[in-house]
Amino acid sequence: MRLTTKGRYAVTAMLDLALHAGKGPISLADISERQGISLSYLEQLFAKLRRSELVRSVRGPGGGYQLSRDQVNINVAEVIDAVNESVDATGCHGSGDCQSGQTCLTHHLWCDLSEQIHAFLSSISLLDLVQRKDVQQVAKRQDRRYVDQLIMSTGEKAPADRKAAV
Amino acid sequence: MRLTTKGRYAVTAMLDLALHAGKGPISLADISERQGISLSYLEQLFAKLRRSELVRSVRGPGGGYQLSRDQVNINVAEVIDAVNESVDATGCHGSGDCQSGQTCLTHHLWCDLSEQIHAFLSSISLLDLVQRKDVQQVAKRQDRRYVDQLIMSTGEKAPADRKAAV
DNA sequence: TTATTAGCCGACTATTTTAGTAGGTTAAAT
DNA sequence: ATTTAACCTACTAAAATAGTCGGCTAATAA
Repeated sequence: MRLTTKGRYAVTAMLDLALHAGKGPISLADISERQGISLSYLEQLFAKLRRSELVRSVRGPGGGYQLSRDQVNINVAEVIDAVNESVDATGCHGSGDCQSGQTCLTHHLWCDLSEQIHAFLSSISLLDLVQRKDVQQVAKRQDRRYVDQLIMSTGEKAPADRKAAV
Repeated sequence: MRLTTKGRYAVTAMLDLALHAGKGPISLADISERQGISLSYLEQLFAKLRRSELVRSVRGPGGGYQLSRDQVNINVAEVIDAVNESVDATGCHGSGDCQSGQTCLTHHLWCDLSEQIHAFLSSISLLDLVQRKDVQQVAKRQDRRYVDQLIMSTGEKAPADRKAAV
């Protein structure tokens, strides 16, 4: 099993979508900016999230991504799974042929662990995360930073846009 | 976080030691044979297990490794930790500086997950594993195979050794 | 209608980790 | 004196990670 930046990025990006839901499609450029994830890498991840039908895309200007289901119906385990990071801790992917066709000494232990992790992660929905205090605080900080950055970059050319940007 | 063959091998080897405790030191060659793990690789893993004081070594003929503590006082989390496979699921190793010095959106989620996994794995001792039915069955099968193999290889040269081998 | 936006797609790449191998040295027992 | 088996260092093939780069397409807005 492995849980690396790939899975963490995927969950973080999905949570960003959830936090900014109801404001129309969110562009990957925005997520990249807010979460500090490379745009090209996000594209790869969202290709997989789209194939797993966790998000819907809108092309063209003003386009971006939206959650394809209600926040309460998307859990963390699904998201990690979608980007090919299995939560499975066995070496035989649960088949039990770990040692030349038969189960190894610790097979059942890893099965139990996998079950444990899966149960935990699938019990947490995006809505659960959105409602957490610590998540809301970080989100607030990120949004402030994002708006500031926007004013900095566009403000000099067109100061009148400041209100529109916020 | 990652859990690959390295950590699985370490736990399997430690469990092999536990299962054959009380029969003097167990050589890595025996473990290699029974568990199907390369001898050189086992040497590397046991160097780390020894540094973490989970095993004691005896050099020379008849030598090998023994658990340095009681089976009930060694848990799975320690073993995995000893071979440098952290059970930590955060990207910042718990420090919280995941996104340019500040916590990322999902930091606390990964902290919770890490805690969950650690609690699970550290609640399981080698003794717990030794007492499991499924472990005992696999161990029995492996020991039979091991003895058979021994008879095959030494039996042709000195058939009288058969009883001694068992 | 043309420029821009932003998703879509495939190929390429540097770095790191995994899972070993190879070759030798040292300590203890027969 | 020889064998056993731990101990140690260095090397390596393959895979995965974490990206980058360049170009294409659909939709919108000037």
